[in-house]
Amino acid sequence: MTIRVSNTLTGEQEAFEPEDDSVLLYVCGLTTSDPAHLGHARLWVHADVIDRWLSHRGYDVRHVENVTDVNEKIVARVGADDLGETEQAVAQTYTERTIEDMRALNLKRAEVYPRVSEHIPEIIELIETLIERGYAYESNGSVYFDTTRFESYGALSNQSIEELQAQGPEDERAEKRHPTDFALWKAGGVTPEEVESHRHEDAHDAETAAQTSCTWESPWGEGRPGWHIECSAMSMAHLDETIDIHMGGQDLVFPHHENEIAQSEAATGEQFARYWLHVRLLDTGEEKMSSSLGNFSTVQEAIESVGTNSVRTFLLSTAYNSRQTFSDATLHEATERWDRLERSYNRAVGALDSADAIATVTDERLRTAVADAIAEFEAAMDDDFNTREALTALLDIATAVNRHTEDSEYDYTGLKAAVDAFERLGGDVLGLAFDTDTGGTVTVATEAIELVLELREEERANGNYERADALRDSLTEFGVEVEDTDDGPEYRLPDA
RNA sequence: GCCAAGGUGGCAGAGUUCGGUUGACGCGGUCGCCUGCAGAGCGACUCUACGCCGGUUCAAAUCCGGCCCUUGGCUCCA
Repeated sequence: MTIRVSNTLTGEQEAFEPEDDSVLLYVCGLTTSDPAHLGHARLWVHADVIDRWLSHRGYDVRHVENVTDVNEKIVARVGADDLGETEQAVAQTYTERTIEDMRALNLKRAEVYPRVSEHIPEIIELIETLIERGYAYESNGSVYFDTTRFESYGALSNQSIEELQAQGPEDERAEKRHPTDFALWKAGGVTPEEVESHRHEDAHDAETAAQTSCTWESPWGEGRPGWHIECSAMSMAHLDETIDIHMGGQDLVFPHHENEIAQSEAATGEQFARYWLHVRLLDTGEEKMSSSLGNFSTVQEAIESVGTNSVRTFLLSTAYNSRQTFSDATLHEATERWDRLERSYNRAVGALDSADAIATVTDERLRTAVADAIAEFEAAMDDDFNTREALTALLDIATAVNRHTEDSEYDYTGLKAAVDAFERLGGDVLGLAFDTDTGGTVTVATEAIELVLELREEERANGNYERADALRDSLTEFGVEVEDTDDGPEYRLPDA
């Protein structure tokens, strides 16, 4: 049961071998400057499933996911769209929305979601250590990391420092010794205008010029932390100097993670993270994924549209280390996959609870199919968390169950195994909620639906099919799927 | 320019690490069974797929060489 993972550090897939049964996992979660879109959700959900699988395999996972609430991107939003007049206010708004999104995605809660604004002392302390050890220098009230002092700089992203020296923004070069040096601490604050002019020429016309970003006192004067130091500080503060897995989006490999490694290892002399897993990006084919695209770009919209389970199924339909395409067609496919799974699950549960489930009936085809599928699921997850294959295994169970229930007598043991597999692997590991019948409002709705169905049955019995169809159509409009079976009508509630 | 990842059937997307089970699974489409109808489900079909050209081999999507193309990063970005 060796688990294999793709390690960006080595560029190869290798056996995952933590030092003991505990796994320290750090995920570069989100900068709270915009509503989270499906790309963010992709990282979260894959990190969530990796956490769940490692736990399933017996590891004690300590999962930390950061919330970057101090950042120029946030400052850029100050004064826009009534988000607030300060960096904290904007960050607060989006931190709350982010947490809501995470809850809605049915993510297992991380051990802690540390925020940058709460870790300024740790950050300052880390910078002081770097200065003491000669890896950082002060310049004009700012502090920079001297990349030429860190020998393996560029190792993660496979870039030579010589190549990199030629690049970098001109305006920052003046204060730095080398173009590749990066800020650990930046003197003073920044205004939205400064950020915007740095990013776009014709950005929003904020009139709040007086508003500035957050600043803190430091040994180098008033200022704010640089772009990468927070992850090093928080990873060490909440986990350890060396952790097992550091995750993030592929776009963070350089410079973010490269810089994290440099500053962390320079400060501690220890390896920062053993395995670097990067979730590849979500693209939309031709168009770029952006909030201006509309439709399902935000997590909230996607969930409102097709439900949590379909969104998760979609995100897990492509392995984390492969690029994924988002489109109406691919999302539709995912909803169909989820629907098939859920229908089959309900079918299995219904059969199991019926009088036709008989202890002495044996369907070898069902039993071996379920056993094979479980083995396939486990092998797929062990093989670099191949969620696509894992989902396939679940769908194989669905097919086996559907075939089996074509008969009139059911193999109790076989169906029980199938239901358990759905709940244990699909539910606990992939985080798909098969059981949606919870809550008082659902109960009331259920009764109302059943009443309508009773009426429809009466109409059908009397041959009033037009009337019966109208009743069914009205339920369909509310998202209630009606399905006539030999045992009478059944229905499925909308997923949300 | 530098770095990285890819090019598989109408779409999407596994398989490539350790060459030789199923053209995975699903979506879409067609037909049949079932059914008052629809849906779901089952069955069958739809496709002699692996960017191009060579090479190694009994055998290559999978290994080697060359070429073409796409995308991403190199500036904040999951």
